Formats: sequence, structure tokens, C-alpha cells
Amino acid sequence: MLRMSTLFLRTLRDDPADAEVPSHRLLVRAGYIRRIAAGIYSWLPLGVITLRNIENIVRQEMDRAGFQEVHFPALLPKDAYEETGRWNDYGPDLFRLQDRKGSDYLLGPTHEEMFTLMVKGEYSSYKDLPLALYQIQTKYRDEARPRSGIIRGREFVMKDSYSFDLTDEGLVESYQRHREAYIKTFDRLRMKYNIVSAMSGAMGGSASEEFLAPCETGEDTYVLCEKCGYAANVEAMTTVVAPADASKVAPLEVFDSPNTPTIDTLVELINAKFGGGYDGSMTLKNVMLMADEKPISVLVPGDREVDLKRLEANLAGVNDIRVFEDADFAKFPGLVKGYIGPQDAKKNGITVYADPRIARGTSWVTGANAKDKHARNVVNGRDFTVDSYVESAQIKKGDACPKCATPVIIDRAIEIGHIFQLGRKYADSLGLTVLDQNGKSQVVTMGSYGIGVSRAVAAIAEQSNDELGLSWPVEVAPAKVHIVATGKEDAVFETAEKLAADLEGAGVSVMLDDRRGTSPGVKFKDAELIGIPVIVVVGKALEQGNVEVRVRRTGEKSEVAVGQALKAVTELLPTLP
RNA sequence: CGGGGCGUAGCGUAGUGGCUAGCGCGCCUGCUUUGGGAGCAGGAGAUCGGGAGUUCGAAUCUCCCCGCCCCGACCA
Repeated sequence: MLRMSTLFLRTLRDDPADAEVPSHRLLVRAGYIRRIAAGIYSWLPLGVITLRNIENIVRQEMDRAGFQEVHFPALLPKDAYEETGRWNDYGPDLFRLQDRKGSDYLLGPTHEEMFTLMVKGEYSSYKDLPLALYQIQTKYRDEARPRSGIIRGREFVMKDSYSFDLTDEGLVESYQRHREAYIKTFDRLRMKYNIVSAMSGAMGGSASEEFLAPCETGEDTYVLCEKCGYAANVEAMTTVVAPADASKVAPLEVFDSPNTPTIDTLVELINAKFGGGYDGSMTLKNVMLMADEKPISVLVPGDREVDLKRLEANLAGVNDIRVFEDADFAKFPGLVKGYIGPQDAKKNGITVYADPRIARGTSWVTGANAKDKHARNVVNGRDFTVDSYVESAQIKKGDACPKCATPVIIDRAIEIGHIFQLGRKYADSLGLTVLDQNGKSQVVTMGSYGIGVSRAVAAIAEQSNDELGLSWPVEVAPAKVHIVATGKEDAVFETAEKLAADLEGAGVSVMLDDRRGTSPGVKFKDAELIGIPVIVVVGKALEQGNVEVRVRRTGEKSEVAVGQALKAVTELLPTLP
């Protein structure tokens, strides 16, 4: 039982000055967490209990799915990370340190290497597979910009699991098992979420999905089709465009276009010149980029920007992309800034990438590669060629769903889980093999799955709060019932004590506000701020032999006889989220 | 890393060269009060982020450093 009279807790009346997003503001005000440094927080008793509740739900669902818990140190020698190349590839986000002998260590940002080696050390037969292991552990990443309280921290708690299979089909099955376990977990946490297609990114591998909890303060953007349910991270959103028939398009025509350095000025000019009917989407923008210091041109419709994130995610084998600078233009005199068209790309030795919207046979208005000159009726396949198609244009609200063509909506969310099929990358570089039925050595294929446990505290807080404070789901809350004793008569406190003891006896965790001499207003405000789902007030109504039962989330109140309170509360709890 | 903002008591803040750094919350003591962050009286609590400088005099001006927040870049 938690007692307000002794609980290590001080709630704050004012919002902390350094907190903006609701979860951060309220978790600090209600005394769950305190900031230690940027992206590094300590947990006070209420926070620890809440975090543990979430951890335990995650643990139970992992165990139920047949995954086995292990535990690694956070402090790791660099060896394994050297072997996979991540000691360097991970870059400045890796916390590195040395021991007294000068040996290199790191604080684990994720544990693929360690799990792979652990399995390698124990297992060597196909008969041992499939296998899935997990841990709940503190991770360290020296984020360039930690933000939003515990939504993106530099130290955070994560559940990470890894599956090990002999075959690709086995991996797909393991992936599905994890997917289902995640659905059960997040449902139990009472979170609103969408499962969206994602890019596997730097981790390599094929299929990947993210569990995104929609909320305004989220830092991920994703598209959602309300009709067919298609959901994808913007990076993974695909564009379906049918090739056009260009046989009737008039020949390419170069025209004078002075003072049209931007798409807007160009559209204005061509509408005046050719009798209207043009808009930005009919022009072709040539964005010059350096991909690993090789010049590339990316073609997108004039009314859209190049989305560098999407481009980078979809452009295989390129590490670094940057926009052209003046020095780069100087090296390519054939490129006339503001008047570039893809017609001469070959001649200039530039690789041309195009967004799928620039389909074969489509006709465009674009630069004519000469100062103050543009061209119209420039047809893909006739007047220029595209080396490769790559999703690169910015996604807009209302773009067509790739599955059913319905206009999609765009929403923001917090990433709370990520599952993906890793493949053999780590098993290969660390030599994790098993003998198959024929006694032949086979490289194991892996899946990797993560849940941001401490981030889930923030995500749930983001999704369940109001102007009064937090409002936790029953299974997550630091206690299920918050009993407020108001008044100065001993009878009130005695009744409250007894009810608290009875509830605890029935397996219902209780927070009891047993502070004497604290005014009722303070107790109510604190209870609402802390966000325990059921508030029982033992006070004025006691004269009639009643207590008041309130539902935090809805504000519903009802009076029940003291003798009925235990029953009323235990019956109420299962009906709440 | 680029842009913007900020750093004064546990929290929120006032104070643009001049007296002992002010106020609210919280905290302590006493009295009163007890259904919506009570009242009165008294009290404790601050090297004004750090260092150097300018000045008769610096929270206030200058320089350097540190830290925090927001936007962007980045982010398995």
C-alpha cells in the first residue's frame, strides 16, 4: 500500500520551465521523474512502479509467446562490435569509454552482436532452432538531440528480442509470432497504435514494421488509408503511377523564360505564354545532389520537394547524400542553376534518378540547360532517360493509397515498437552457423524486435491525460485505487484505512491519502494529477454511511454504502480501460 | 552540427550599472481552518550557471567556458 503521508513524492503546482510536451510536463509535475541531464532521467517511486508495471506486462507476453529472457551487461567490450563494423558505423551516437588499461568499451545501444555470440556459444545444431531470446535492459545512445522528456532519451529501457532460424520460412514464422505477441502487449497496455510498413534502414534485412502510437507530439510521420487500412512510414510509402502514352505529344519546344528561377515564376510565365492551364505539378524539378561525392539528379514534380529522408531510405548502397553547393556547380558548367533539365544528363555524366511520378511517357515543362530557357513537351523516354526510379518526392496529404487509391491522411506518432527480419548479416559476420540435416554448416537467419519500455510510459501518458493531469490505464497505473480521506474526524481516517486494507486483501493495489491537516482541495488536485484510475473519497458522505467512487478518466461519481465499497470497486475495475 | 530562446532558493519568477536581490508556491513553528491547490503571524532557505575582465560599484556591461529547452539536420 502506498501512503501519501510517507510516499517519497512532492508534486509541483507549476509546470516545469524545461518541459513542453504533456507527458514530460505531467510526469515531472506529478513526481514520477526528474531530469538529471539532457535525455537522462531518474525515476521516483511512482515512476518506478509504473515502469515496472509496463515491464511486467511486456515480460508476461514475451514469456507467453515462448520467448526466453536473458540479460546482458550494458557495459560491453568493443570486440564483437568491431567484427560487425558497428564500432565505427554507429558513429558518434555510441557511448565509448576505456577501462584503466586503456581497452575500449561501449555502452550497448542495441545488442544484436551479443545475442548472436551467446547463441553461437551454446548451440550448433538445426535441432535447437527455432529460438527466440529477449531481455529488458537499459540502452545508451548519445543522441544528437534528445527531446521531449523520456520520449527520446540518451538512456532508456528497451525490451529487445532476437529470433534464430535455419530457413527464410522459419524467419517469417518467428516474425509473425513476435508480431502477434506485440499486438497482445500493446493491447494490454491500452495503447492506440498502428502497425505500419517501415524501411529496414541501416540494419539491413527485408521486411520491417513499426508500431506507432499516434499523438501530436510524436516525431514520426506516417500515412494511413482510412478505407483499406494501409499504413506506412512516409519513407516506406509507395507511389503507383501508370505509364502514359506519349505518341500524341508535340515535339519538344524550347522557349525563352527570363527571370524564372523558381517553379512559381515559371508557372506564371508559361500560363501567360501558352494560354493557361499549367500548374506546378506539370513542371519537372531537377534537384542536384551529391551521393557519396558522385553527382546525381533527382526528378520530382515541381510542386513537391525532394524528401531526403525518403530518398536516402530508398537509395540502396549510398551512405551520404548532400545538396549541391556552388562549388559543385562550378565543376559542372553544363548545369545552369535554375534552368536544369534531364535532357543533357548523360552528356554531363550525371546519374538520373526519378520519382515514380515521373513515369515513362509523361510529358513535362522543365529547364532547357541554358540561361533563361525552358522547354515544354519534354517526354520521359523520348527526350530524356531515367537511370533508375526511386521514391523520393515528398508525400502529401491526399496522395493516393498504393493499395486502393483512396486519398491518404498523414499523422504523427511515437514509435513504440519495431520488428524486422534481419536476415544473415550478423550471423554471417560473427560466424553463427549450425549443422543441418545433412551435416552441412548453415548460416542462421535472424529477426530483431524492440519495444521502447520507458518510452511507452511517455507514450501512454501522451495518450491518456487531460487538463487535470495523468489518467493511467488500470494495469499500468502505480495503484488501482486512490483513497482520499478528507476531514478531521478520526472516523474518516479509520474508515479509509479499513477500506484500503480490505482492497489490498482482495488483491487491489491502493494509494491512501492519509495526510492529516492537508486540505481537501490539495488532496483532490494531487489525486487527479497522479492519475490513478479510481478515486474513492471518504469524507462528508460518511455521515450518511457512504463513500464516493469516482472514475478519473470520465469524471463519473457515485455514492455507495461503506459496506458495499469493496464490492463496488472490485466490480468497477474490470470495466475500465 | 545550423537557427532561436534561456540559466536568479526545491519549483515558478521579478529585477538593463547604485541601499541588505524582490515576489508566489513549497518547507519549518504557532494559532485558526477542513469538499476543490485555506487564513493570520513568525521563520529557514540564493557563492544570481562557472571563470576572467571593465568599473568607485556588476545578477545587470565585455570575453571565454559550461549547461538546459525548442525548430531543423541526425536517429537500430
